[in-house]
Amino acid sequence: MNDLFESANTIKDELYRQLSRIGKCLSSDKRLEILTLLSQGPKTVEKLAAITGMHFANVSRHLQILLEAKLVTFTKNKTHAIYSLADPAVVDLLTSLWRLSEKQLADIAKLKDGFMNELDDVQTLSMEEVYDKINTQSILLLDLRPKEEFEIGHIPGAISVPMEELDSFMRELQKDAEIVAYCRGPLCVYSAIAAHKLKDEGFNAYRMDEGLNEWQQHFNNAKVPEASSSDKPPRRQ
Amino acid sequence: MNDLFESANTIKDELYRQLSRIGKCLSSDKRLEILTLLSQGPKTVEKLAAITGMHFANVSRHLQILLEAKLVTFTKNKTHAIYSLADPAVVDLLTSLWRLSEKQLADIAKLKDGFMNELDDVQTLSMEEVYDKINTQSILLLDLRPKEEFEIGHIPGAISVPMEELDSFMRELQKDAEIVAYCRGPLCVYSAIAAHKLKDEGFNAYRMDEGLNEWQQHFNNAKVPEASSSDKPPRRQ
DNA sequence: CTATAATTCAATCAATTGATTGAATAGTTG
DNA sequence: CAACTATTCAATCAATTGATTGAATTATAG
Repeated sequence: MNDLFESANTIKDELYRQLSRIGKCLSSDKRLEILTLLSQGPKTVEKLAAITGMHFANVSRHLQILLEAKLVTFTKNKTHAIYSLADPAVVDLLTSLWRLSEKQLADIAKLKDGFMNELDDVQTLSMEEVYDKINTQSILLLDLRPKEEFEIGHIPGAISVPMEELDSFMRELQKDAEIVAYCRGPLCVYSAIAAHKLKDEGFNAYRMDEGLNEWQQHFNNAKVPEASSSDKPPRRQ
Repeated sequence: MNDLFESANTIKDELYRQLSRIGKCLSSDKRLEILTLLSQGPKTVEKLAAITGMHFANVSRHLQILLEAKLVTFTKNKTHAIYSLADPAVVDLLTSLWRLSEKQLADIAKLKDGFMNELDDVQTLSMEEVYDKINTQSILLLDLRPKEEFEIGHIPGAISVPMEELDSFMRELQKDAEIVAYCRGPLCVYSAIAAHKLKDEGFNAYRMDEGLNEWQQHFNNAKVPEASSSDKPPRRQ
């Protein structure tokens, strides 16, 4: 009968080793960034390298590690490998990790507060506040991510204004528009920069910290009305 | 204006570094085990060392790492340091990690199936099935964890039968009892061993893979009726 | 077929992490 | 106070991981 307990212990140890296979993937800041980028849509190695600023071969190596742990998959298109997250549960894990880190690590608040203080006129709205504004007012909800990511999925009612197009977009915008900008989520501060620029140009602008993933998890795919001033009907995810 | 984008990138990189502080904690199987044990209640270093089989000083070192990342806290009682999880969100992260690992890593299913095949008469019930049995039948729900863990919290209606007391408990048990046994959760296979022993002795016994944490997350602290054959009123968590 | 592009693989070195041993520290008891 | 207990810290070595460079592989186009 002691055999059974020894077996139980061996199994338990091995189960924890399996758990740490995925745990190890989360130990690298670079891999966390790659996973987050892939949570916004499939991407080539080249694209990931460009966004993260990492060497090509290093990105590839991190991806092989994520592949081995079954966190990502890829398809081939000509000479390109297109990587994606292997399962939506990866997003759940990433947001759980973010939630805990944000709660426990004071350094994170310091970092974000410090940056926001540099842009001292920028106001952040919660998801509920944004949802209310969509319901009760005429606002422009700007998705600042690259178009390919917008097309994969976006908050209903949002319009796509990739960051590098913001300047030209502003030039054609009516001054009385009320604007909320969002980007990839809490680890991306582009929404703050955009809101700051818009306010500098006299617009009534806010930012939302969260991105599409957080929105979906929060509203659990509940039906959300479309922003009333949308020019073209946004394609539903 | 390029300064802002450089700042944004610097902030982004630093935010990912912060995220990886907690990510790094998850890269060790031993630390995952420690965190899971602490999710069942506060413990001394000594106790953790005894359960995990690790050297004393090694446990202490892992705990210092978890302390630095704010995943655990401790209080002093005489010469003893009692460690606890710093926040319930740690449990959320652990279960999210488990869910993903279980889904993605075939080796886990192989491990558990292999062990269950050794105990080929053991039947596993889902949490819903257990909940139904509690509602509709007279069952004994056995919590196999140490008493201290049971007292911190347990599934309503469960009675405490620590693993090492199972043999004596069986001797005083009516043969017609219907029994469901649970332990610390999916990474602990003691429930299978207990159900196997009970069935060997002629009892009508099942196991539940999940533990208290999973039960609470699943039923979201919904009110669950007490098992009708409970001898003493279980203390509510 | 050759040249090119995108990616992976292998080798190497640097950096980090895990485990152990023994010393140091803090608290308690007789 | 001395002796003991529980834990942490420091030093050391082994193991693992991260980053870089360059070679190898795969797919495509002319």
